Amino acid sequence: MSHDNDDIVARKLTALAHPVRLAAIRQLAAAGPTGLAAGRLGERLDVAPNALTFHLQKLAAAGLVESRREGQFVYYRAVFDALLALTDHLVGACCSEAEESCGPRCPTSRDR
Amino acid sequence: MSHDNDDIVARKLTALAHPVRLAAIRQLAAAGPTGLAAGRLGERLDVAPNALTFHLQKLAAAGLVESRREGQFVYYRAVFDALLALTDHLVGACCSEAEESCGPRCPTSRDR
DNA sequence: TCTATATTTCATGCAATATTGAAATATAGG
DNA sequence: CCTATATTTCAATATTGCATGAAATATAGA
Repeated sequence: MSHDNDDIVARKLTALAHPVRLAAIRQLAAAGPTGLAAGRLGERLDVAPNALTFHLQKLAAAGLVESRREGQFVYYRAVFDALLALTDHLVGACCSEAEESCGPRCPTSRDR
Repeated sequence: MSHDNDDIVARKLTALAHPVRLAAIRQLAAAGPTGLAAGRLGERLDVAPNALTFHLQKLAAAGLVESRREGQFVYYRAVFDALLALTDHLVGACCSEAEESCGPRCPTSRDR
């Protein structure tokens, strides 16, 4: 809600706003809490290893993914809370100043 | 779900991924279906008119806002369906390949 | 028509981000 | 210790996106 929060959210959106990173996040989201090894992810996305690292670092810097090493492999997983908070923020203030609702799926139309 | 869809969504995220535009969308979302005149929005965001046009055009090109002229004024309004579709897409495939759920708020944890 | 207000367009310089290829580091296993 | 695999780092370049100021267009009203 605060003003700085927009900057934080904008940073997360910036991190997501790239075809490779978006596809990566969705693969990781689908993979669940265990996550996916970087190499496996790179195969699925058809992205070179160094490019993948580049993009994953952006996602990590934004707090959208985390990684752990397991032997030879580095597993990445989505940070679900961060993703959900993001979607909350996007539509959170929906219609708060309006007299009409913005539609049946409006998140604030439920509680009034 | 398709692969191209990621590009479309990435474009929408790119449009949102800027503090001014994010604040703008939230103001418009709060304003509801009627929307807000460009000048009024510019005042609230403390953004110069030409800069505001620049950002609103990005949002419009992504299908996240629409505009209509009313006399001297041009009203912008959020396209709520596009916003909701966006958030759906982000977490839509959550955990689909996983055995464990990603958490209590996981969108797919409800129906299984 | 003249003026004021609202909004958009255009042009330029600057900063941030992406892509690519080569090289470096880390771990596993023989 | 040597090799293979996995991942990251680094450097050069190209691209894209943003901010700023000046000018143009559109509408309303005197």
